[in-house]
Amino acid sequence: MSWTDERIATLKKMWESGSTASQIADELGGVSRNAVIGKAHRLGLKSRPSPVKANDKKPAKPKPVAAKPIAKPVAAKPAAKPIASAPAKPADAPAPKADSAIPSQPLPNRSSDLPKIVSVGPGGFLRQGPGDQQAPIPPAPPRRLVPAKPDPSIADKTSLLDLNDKVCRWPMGHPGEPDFHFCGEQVNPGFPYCVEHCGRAYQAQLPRGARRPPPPLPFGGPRVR
DNA sequence: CCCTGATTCGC
DNA sequence: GCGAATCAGG
Repeated sequence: MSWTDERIATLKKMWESGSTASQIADELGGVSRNAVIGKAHRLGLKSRPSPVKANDKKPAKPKPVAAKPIAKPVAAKPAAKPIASAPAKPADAPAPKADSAIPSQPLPNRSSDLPKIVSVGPGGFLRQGPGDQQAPIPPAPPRRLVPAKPDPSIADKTSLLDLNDKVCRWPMGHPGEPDFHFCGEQVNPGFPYCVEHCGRAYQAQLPRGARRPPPPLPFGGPRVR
């Protein structure tokens, strides 16, 4: 398999969307996970949350891999997540009420008393706990933000080529399929997604033992064939 | 063991 | 440029 333009584009978008190299390789087909990673690095995109790179020590630690007298200048570029250090924006974000409990929670929904983690993101989206991703999302059809599309099959969808800084990049469907597109809503300023999908992407974390449902991955998770 | 991404190096 | 082999952390 060769790296055609479309395959490279798919690789880029999936890589930036947070898919693992294995998922990308499986989606593209004909390439290995290593091929995807190698290509991604050659393309310049790199250093997403990786398990092996979390180390960030101030003192230089030489790597004793073997007898390798190769000078290796490490260009460490820590990528700061916007969610971690985002300043609170007191403009119109709903501030937590100080009078009593959370207003919209009087339901004895579950027999247990699991603490429902609800927090407000910088753009005003509600961070959701793993238990309630699906509930408050009404079917919002993707809005077309581009004037015209040559291909009628995706005439009113946001395709790879339509992505820009203003539209939500949340993927809909599987890459490579004819109807694969992106959300295309107006983005929550400062985020790659719209407010709605920010709520999906930036979820409040429950304690390790208390999370039950599988996380809502983009692309609907690994494809079942 | 499994997974992950990073890096190296022969091709 | 490509990607298998390898490294290294979770």
